[in-house]
Amino acid sequence: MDGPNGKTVVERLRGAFDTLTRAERQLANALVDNYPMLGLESITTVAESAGVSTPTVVRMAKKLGFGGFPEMQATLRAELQATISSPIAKHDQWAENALEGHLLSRFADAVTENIRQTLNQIDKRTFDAVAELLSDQSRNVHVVGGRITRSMADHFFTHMQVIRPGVTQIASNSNSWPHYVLNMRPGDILVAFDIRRYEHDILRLAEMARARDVTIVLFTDQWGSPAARHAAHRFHARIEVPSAWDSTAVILFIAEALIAAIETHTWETTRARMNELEELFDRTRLFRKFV
Amino acid sequence: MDGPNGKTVVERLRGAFDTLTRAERQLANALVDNYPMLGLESITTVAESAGVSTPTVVRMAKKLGFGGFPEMQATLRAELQATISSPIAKHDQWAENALEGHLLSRFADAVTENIRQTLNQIDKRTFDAVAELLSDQSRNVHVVGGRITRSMADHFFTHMQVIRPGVTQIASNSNSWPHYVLNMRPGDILVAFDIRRYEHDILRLAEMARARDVTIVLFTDQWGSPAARHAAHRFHARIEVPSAWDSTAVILFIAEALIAAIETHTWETTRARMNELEELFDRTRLFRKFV
DNA sequence: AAGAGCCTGTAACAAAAATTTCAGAATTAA
DNA sequence: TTAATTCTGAAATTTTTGTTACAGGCTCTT
Repeated sequence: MDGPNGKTVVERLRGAFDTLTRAERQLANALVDNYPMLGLESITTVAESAGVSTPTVVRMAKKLGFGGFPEMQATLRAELQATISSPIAKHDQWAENALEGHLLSRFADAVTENIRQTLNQIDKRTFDAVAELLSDQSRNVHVVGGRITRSMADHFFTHMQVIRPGVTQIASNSNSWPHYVLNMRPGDILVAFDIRRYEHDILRLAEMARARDVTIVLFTDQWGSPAARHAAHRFHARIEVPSAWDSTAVILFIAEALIAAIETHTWETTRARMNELEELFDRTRLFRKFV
Repeated sequence: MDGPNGKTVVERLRGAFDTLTRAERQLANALVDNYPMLGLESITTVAESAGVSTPTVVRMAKKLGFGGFPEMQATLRAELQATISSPIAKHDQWAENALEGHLLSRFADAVTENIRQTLNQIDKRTFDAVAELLSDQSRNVHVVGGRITRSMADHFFTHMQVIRPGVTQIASNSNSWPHYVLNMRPGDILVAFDIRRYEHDILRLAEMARARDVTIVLFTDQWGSPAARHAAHRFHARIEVPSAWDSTAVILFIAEALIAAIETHTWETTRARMNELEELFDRTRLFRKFV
């Protein structure tokens, strides 16, 4: 696993990063980004991938304490060998050694595994059906979230609002929810986010919405919110991580993927809206470009 | 994962074994025994390790359907790459669901890869230092986000508010930001979220905060917000996905991991606060338990 | 603005890898 | 045993990779 000085290549790249020059940093970043595979290619390929010249590669290898490029490459192979022979070659093992066992990498493991499991359970047709449903601009969309999931709902709303008209965000104060129900028409869609601990108010809202022939799309956890029984479509995400809290990262992931799908469906309209939005930004100078 | 004929190198070695000559079998066995690492060495090393001549290696590679030794080696690299970098794509092959090529799985791949790359670049010490900083209850914490990242800031705030006292969420309307700056004291912390397109207002806020000796923790993308120069600590997340938008899932992931870390630091206080919160919930019946 | 000092890529060069040629060894068939 | 056939590696050759020298360019002083 270790090179000449008992350090892995990625450790050295990071350790010496400050002493590297512009082109060398560019190279170091490329190597770390595609660690360790890029380093196993020929020096020519490495240089081209990183957008630097081959001498830069040699110079950096020497700066890191290797005799030359082939020596660095041999070290990489040795690391790879060591890792490959360990039971499960999980991707995080490529991360810096020091991270091993660190909360951050355990968290990453959990989230990656959550994504995998969640994906395994999602029905592709549900996803496609929901994307199509939400692309139908004759239906209004109402978005609601609970105490923790409110920010997911907010994120989803922010994007949907750009993509299409007729999207409402339901305020977090549940006292005012009846007012929103008043505006729901048959055929409308209620997108609800509810994970444990499930909120009674969301169940009530779902009941009321359903009574008005509103189609409900629910983002929930693997156990399922009580509102699930009123939902026409459900996404069950895995949310457990090494923390006292659950992780909503996977829910966000599905929501973002859904946004991407809807966007594709409604691309003509969406593009026009996005352009218009850009113009408005420019005109109001609310947001300035950074060049 | 696949070579010219859609088969892995081992599969071909096994499949063609019968048609191989004595020296070639010797070589094939050596390659399989040390699969796949031996194949990544130079042709000379491979030949020596297997106890055959280099021409034998070339001949066998051609017999297996490769153009030459480098082509076989490139195939090996690609296999290895696929094995280590895409647990999900790999999983898809077994899953009945046949999500392959579906937007959802491409999205999942992108996010997983983003997590991996981001993790590769995060310095463990930065993470630990920030966790400790935010655990210091003598410092007030101010949280702010931009147009898109507002919901990340919101999520972070929601959790932090439970964990410790002295946390403020800065409203999204930037007109009122000076009011918030007024309340910032030296030693306070500003947690800012800013991804492209970077917002000028956040840069201004960071300037003002820094002038008051506030420590800035910045969540940004790989390119880095202009506010980065004022930040004491920065987290650079990868945010690119197959969509017109960027994905903030990785940012959320880091934020959640950070929350878990802070929670561990301040566990005594936090547990008390969480219990108290439970009681308040029960008493107000604002949120009911679902059993 | 001039000059020192450092970066960086081009280009020439050296080294090694990969391929091909070919002669002799091993094997097989008669 | 001998001749035909196939296999194999030494050696020559070609191709590619890796290294070095060097000059233009950039930045930072003065």
